[in-house]
Amino acid sequence: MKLARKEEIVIVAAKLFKEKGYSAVSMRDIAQQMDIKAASLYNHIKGKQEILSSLVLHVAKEFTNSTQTITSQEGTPLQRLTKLIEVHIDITLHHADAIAALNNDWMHLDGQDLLDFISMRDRYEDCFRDVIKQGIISKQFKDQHPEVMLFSILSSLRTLYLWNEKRGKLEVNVLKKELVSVLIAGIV
Amino acid sequence: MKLARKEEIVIVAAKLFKEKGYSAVSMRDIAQQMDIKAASLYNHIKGKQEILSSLVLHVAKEFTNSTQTITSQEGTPLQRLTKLIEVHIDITLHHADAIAALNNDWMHLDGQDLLDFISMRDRYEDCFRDVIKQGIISKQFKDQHPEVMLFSILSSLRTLYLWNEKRGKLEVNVLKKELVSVLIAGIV
DNA sequence: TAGTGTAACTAACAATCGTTAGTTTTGTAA
DNA sequence: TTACAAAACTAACGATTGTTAGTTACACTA
Repeated sequence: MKLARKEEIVIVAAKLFKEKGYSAVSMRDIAQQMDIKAASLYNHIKGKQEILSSLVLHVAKEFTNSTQTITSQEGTPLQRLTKLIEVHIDITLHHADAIAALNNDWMHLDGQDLLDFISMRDRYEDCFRDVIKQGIISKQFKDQHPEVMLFSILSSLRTLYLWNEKRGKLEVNVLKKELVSVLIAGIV
Repeated sequence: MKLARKEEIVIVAAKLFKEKGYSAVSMRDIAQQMDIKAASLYNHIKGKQEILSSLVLHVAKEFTNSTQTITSQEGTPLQRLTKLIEVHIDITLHHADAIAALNNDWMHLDGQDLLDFISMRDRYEDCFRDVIKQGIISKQFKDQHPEVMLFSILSSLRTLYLWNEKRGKLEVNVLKKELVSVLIAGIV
């Protein structure tokens, strides 16, 4: 089936993008990794841009969907923030390669894809920002600038994809639990 | 003087690298930003690679020097870690553009430059790791995996260059003080 | 004024880029 | 076995890449 082969290409490309970045990876690089010629890729995809947007927008939508589910549910700011962090960790560990492109190569999206991504990214940040502000108001969190807390947490979450490969013997569930603990402890 | 013009090129290039990444910026892009032709750049630099290595290695050395000074001084693990974080923030805010290349484009260094960078980076991480381990042993820090603490702190520090531009009305000294507070609170 | 070095220029190079057209191989269903 | 479609191939395209060679404009010193 055509869909399967396309997804193969996207997965292989993601791994290369993660190592060298979108611009430094050529279609010939991707093809070589699949033991075919570059021109053959075009039987399955429209072009290089489609690989990137498939990669980035797919994961971005996953983030958006998950956060919208959480913010529509009941709970204290602390409970909701904890859930947001846990879900972010889950998605990251499950799509490590795609996350690299989302973090580092989103600016090479073009046209509507770029606008869509930025919009989703801003809305995602707003979810975190709102929960943090509520936590400060309800005295659950420290009375500091919410932007600093937001930045600190999101930085760790967005860089997690890099550390996961060299986490060594550390179990996924332990990593998840301890990371949540460290991030939350910084702001309560 | 020749040196001044070369540094101008490096500064202009850093700004472009920050926005699109090393590979996506051409010598013609850099030249255009300086209102000269691409070939004229070669009166001042050897090539594109030299721009990158000037940028990255210069800041990397600054990190190395600062940390070595700190770790050679007296103090509790908490005091030493606080100092490490503060210095990292200072350097980052002072070289925001170069930090972007250091974070995202170091893999495009070649030969000995690449080896040197990796070595410096590893040693820098070890400084943090050692202090954290000492803090755990002396019961100043929480008894959790040091790798998780290390990751959490370094992630925030390394991404700081991105948040600095949109920190808005937040004063540098306030940002610095509160960020240190949040990062330390996460692990004590 | 003549001379010198700096730093810009034009023109072009080989290599590589993403992509297209047209053709051949391959696997499956009739 | 024949027919057809999916997916590979070869060959090439125009554009852009980093870089070099050779030349000109300009400021300053002897």
